[in-house]
Amino acid sequence: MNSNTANTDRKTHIRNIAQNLFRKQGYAATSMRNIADEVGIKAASLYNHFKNGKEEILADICFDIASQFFEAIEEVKKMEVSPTVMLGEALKAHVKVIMKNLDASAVFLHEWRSLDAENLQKFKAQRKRYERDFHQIVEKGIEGKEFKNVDVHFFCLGLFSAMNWLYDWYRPDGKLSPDDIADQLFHLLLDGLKA
Amino acid sequence: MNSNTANTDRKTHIRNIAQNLFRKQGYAATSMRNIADEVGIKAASLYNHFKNGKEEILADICFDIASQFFEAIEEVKKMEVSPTVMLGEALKAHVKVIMKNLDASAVFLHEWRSLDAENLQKFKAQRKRYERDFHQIVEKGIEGKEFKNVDVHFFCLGLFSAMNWLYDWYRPDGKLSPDDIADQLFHLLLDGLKA
DNA sequence: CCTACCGATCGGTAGG
DNA sequence: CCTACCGATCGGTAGG
Repeated sequence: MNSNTANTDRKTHIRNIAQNLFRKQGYAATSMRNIADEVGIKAASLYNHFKNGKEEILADICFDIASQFFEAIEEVKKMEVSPTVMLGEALKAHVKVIMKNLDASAVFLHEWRSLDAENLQKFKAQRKRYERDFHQIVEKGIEGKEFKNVDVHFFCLGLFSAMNWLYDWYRPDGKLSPDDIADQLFHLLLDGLKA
Repeated sequence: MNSNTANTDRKTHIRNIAQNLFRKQGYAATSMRNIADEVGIKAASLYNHFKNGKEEILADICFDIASQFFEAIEEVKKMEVSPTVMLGEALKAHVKVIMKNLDASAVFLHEWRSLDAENLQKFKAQRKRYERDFHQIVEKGIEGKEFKNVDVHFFCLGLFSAMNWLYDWYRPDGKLSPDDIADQLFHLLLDGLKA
């Protein structure tokens, strides 16, 4: 048990280091020796934790963060609130996951193309499912006349774009909390820029 | 003259192929042999056109598209129109440059980190200047009470995010023209989603 | 634009 | 977790 816990911690530690390097340099430009150096071991030793090598580390990062997005949206879907409120909560939940996992999110968003064929297919299917949850919230809002009759696909794409690039700019030591940021984005989205 | 033109065409042809590969696979994951194969020559021959090698191709792509953004925003700044109209035109101009250079734009947006130290500095300075043009338009709109008193930095970041991820979704054979897309985005931004 | 080649580094394995 | 090592491939150069 103790050794299992220790192994899990070690594996997590390696993943944390890997996702930081993947974020800063990109997946392809980061070598196993590069990761091993930061951990303080030899490259060959990484294969004790990730027997399928580099791609397994990437898959670990991507699917771990994907499951966090899933859990967050599931909580939101349970709420018995109007589409407007629900969209705000979904946005908040999404931004929170990103803000709490800045390195992993960046990898998730930019490096998933490097997954191997099998994982890539699985990844795309999961992402589609997640996007569909957002689509449904917006559709309900349009049906109930809370939202304008916008192109749902177009709107959600813009929404994801704006949300997903926040990490590029967000500084954990800034004055705005994740909630503040999600709130600002949400109100701008609802009411627009026009005075 | 003829040989110069031919050389320019050839160089442009190589760059077009390179930016397509960089977009699809990423800069680090694309080899010189990879590019050469697509062109139909040997890797060593690429160095006749880009004597500083792979990074020079990347720099060419990034700075060419940067200058297109500059030219576009300069035209917009010359207009004697309200901040509202000017923001719409700036948005339209930006989206148009992306739509007309889908491959190059993707490289410009995602792969600039791989520029070497000198080019990286130059690139960041240019980008900052471009962003400042957008900031100024929004600031004028706020001063003139056309826009809400939003956080300019925050707003522009969301705006760029939404604009820049369009290429991820835009299909040249789709029913929406670049102008349609820019218009939709602009009206959503001004008036919001709320019915 | 080519052939021929360089040293460096890659992801990964064998075996302990 | 290590040493030792593999074949493959990398960006780039020499010389024509």
